[in-house]
Amino acid sequence: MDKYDPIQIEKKWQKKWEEEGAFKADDNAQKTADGRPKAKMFLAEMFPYPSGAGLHVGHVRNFTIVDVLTRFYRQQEMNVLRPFGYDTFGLPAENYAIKTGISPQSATETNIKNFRKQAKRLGLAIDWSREINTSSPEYYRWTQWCFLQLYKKGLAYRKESEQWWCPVDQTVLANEQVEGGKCWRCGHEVEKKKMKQWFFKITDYADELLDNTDALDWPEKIKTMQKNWIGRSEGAEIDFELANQANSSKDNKRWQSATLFEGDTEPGKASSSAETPVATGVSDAPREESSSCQQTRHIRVFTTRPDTIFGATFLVLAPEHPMVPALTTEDTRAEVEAYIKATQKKSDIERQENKEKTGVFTGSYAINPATGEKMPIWIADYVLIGYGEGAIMAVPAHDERDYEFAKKFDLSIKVVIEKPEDSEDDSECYGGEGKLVNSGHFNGINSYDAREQVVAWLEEQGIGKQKVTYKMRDWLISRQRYWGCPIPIAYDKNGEPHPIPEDQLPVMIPEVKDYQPDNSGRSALAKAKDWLKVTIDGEEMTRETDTLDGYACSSWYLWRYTSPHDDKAAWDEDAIKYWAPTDIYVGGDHAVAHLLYIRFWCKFFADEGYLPFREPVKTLLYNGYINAPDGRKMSKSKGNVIDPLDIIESGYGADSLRTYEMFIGPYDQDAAWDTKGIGGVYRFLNRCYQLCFNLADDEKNSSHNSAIRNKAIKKVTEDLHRRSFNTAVAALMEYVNELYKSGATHEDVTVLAKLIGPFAPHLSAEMLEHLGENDIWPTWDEKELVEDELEIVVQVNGKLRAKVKINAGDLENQAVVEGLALQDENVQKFLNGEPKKTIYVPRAKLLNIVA
RNA sequence: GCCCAAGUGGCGGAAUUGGUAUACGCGGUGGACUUAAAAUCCGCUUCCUUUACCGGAUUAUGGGUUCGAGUCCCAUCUUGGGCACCA
Repeated sequence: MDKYDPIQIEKKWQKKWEEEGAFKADDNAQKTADGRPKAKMFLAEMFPYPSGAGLHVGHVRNFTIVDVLTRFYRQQEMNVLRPFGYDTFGLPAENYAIKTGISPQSATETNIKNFRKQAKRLGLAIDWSREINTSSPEYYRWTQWCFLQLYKKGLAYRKESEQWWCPVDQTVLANEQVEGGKCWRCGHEVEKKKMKQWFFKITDYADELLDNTDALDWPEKIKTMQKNWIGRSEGAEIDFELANQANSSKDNKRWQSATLFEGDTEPGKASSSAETPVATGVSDAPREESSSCQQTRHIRVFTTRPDTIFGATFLVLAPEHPMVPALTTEDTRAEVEAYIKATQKKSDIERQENKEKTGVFTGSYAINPATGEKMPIWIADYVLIGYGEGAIMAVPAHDERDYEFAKKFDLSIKVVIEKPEDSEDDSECYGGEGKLVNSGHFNGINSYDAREQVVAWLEEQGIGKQKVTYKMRDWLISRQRYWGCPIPIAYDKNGEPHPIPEDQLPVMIPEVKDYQPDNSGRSALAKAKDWLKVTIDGEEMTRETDTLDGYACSSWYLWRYTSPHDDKAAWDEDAIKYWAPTDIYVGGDHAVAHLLYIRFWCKFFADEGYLPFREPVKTLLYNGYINAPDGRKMSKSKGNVIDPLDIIESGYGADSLRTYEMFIGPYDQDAAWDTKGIGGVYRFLNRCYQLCFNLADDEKNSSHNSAIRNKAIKKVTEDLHRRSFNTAVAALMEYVNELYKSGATHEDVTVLAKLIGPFAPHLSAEMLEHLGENDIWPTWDEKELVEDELEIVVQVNGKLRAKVKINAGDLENQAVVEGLALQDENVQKFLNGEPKKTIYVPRAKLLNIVA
């Protein structure tokens, strides 16, 4: 056998691993060969959606990163849990079913088989006894159990409101699934639709999610995105009293009962109620109609700049604000009504694109509590109904948007913050900090300090208080689709929801013939007439036909991995304690949605006593994409997709593919595929093979390569620890090149075989078998790294002019080094006389002579 | 518009603490082996000058700090990503 044949070698070892049931994680901590207790390590990739197209090169990169680390830790004798699973609910399977009539259950099964086969063909060190699948009843039974726990605590609730609706996918979407006004799946522009929907109250955890973010060992990019998404703003809510108005009360009554904006009356709801703790205040939970607006003579606003209250010259309400009808006077009614209608027609995309300020005057006034001045009340679409109170106090002198608005409609502008003299900001509108002016007894106070003092004054007057507001909304989890986890709820005759008792779980997905959702906004589950009926406590009820957002199913799967076949609990108490939280989680997607949801569920189940930790993932690695050779994204329509199985079967083998994808560049950067590049990696592995089977020379003594061997061990080990996979491969290539020059001993090749194990596990196993050695990770000896003779770089005025050789023992002896350097002809030529000073850095093996 | 990251040969990229810039691979090129090709092996390959040595220039651009800067500081340009009327 003198030719490297990866296909045969890989087949052999994959069969062996399959038969042995290799890579099983042990729920009890084991001891190493030399008696130390094994440390546990729990790694996972973001489990894939098994599409009909099979694995693509992006999966391979993602899985290989986890596999390299898995094998590295295994070789270091750690107890490693590296499971695998499939995120199988979702629209593609359902759309496929609508088109072909093949059930999602059966299509999913086919796809899983294919994915499993392909993953095994990559030689992944997976504990296959822990495979999970979110659409299997054994799994979704516990997803439903999780839902019920949230429901019991009031964190799963139902509310009617305007929601994002994708007309193509015929379902509602969570805010996290709307990207730039478009559906994350099909890219179609989303619409607003008013529906009664289920939500998870993630906003209850807004503060903790935000406050814990900084401490995570996650990429800064992801942490920033999450913080921006939560979007906490600290400020104040302030009530502005209405000025007396000669409104006809008859008209007001008629307007109040008008139904321009049915249902979605968020601003009124956004203030506190019994159900919603004041501290979070952003929940979309149903609650009593607030007393602050409709019955009283106040308008409540939210501001982050209470210090500028003396500069507030007008109020602006969102057109959808429930008080607008009451505020509108006879003369302005036609205009206001027209403006509201125009706003309703505009899509959110249009509202975002056109930032030219528009608005109309309602005809009413409020009183500025600080100045006593009358403030006109306007409506404008630059004020958003869904944030804060849906109303603002406009301070045109110190807010860019208010300034634009005031300029356009000729409203008064009053400066109350003095721009510092050194400020480079020369625009008329100043948004920065400074001393207060024109602000009564607050004059002279720095604006930053004034925030607190003004709030204290407002509180004294009983017209305002400190307030924290968030951009994050509650998580909409209803989906009007068939292929999802049924929500375990049923409705009685009065339409009141009741939880399905836990002993009746799982609520199975019924089989249907027609998967098409109906036009009424109900999923195909509504067509399973028998399934719809359920009896709870002797009462006949009708099942919920919405299914759960797929993200709910993936919010707890990491914990399921610790006891995947448990039929008594979602996860076993002892197993979770031993394995979780996940040490290293690797993915390249879902920066806010999934990665925020798992943190939310973790905190909730920790509060319920089911988890002994509050963050689910210690270290997150976020890998980059692999693009087509032309640098564009791979896609079927562009015809530039590289199929990893083609690469493997064309003769390169899985080891070459794996190693190439680790060598292509830093794991967290995007990279462009280069089919030629994999040839270079194949040549490298072939050279490893040749060294082992044809070139190794046992006659030579093993010490002559000691320095390069120890250097290679050190470099590869340290690079793997800092996840610099590409340079680890480069170091292995260098090592092989050196062994080709110097000749390799049994020990040299053994070390090589062990070090390539994480990248090219099949070849590694083949070589180690031939050598008769185990795969335990080698260690290096610092003493062996020191060479007898050292080369010192000599610079004159910072420019390289010579290199001198010294004995290793003289490294710290500056006089010797200097003496040798000054004898050098080239150094003398550039020195031209006596040196002014010399700088010697033994660590860098560098001498700089300043002339 | 705001925030963040990055810019190094023909290409992917390396340089871990401020210390030999261009490791490793691709591509190119010369040679060995071969009837020939492939495969394999051995050289060369940042640019300019040079047969060669020597030398000069160079990490997007312009400044600065330092004995010494790809790395630190300031400004500018370009690319990528995120947010985008969030009061």
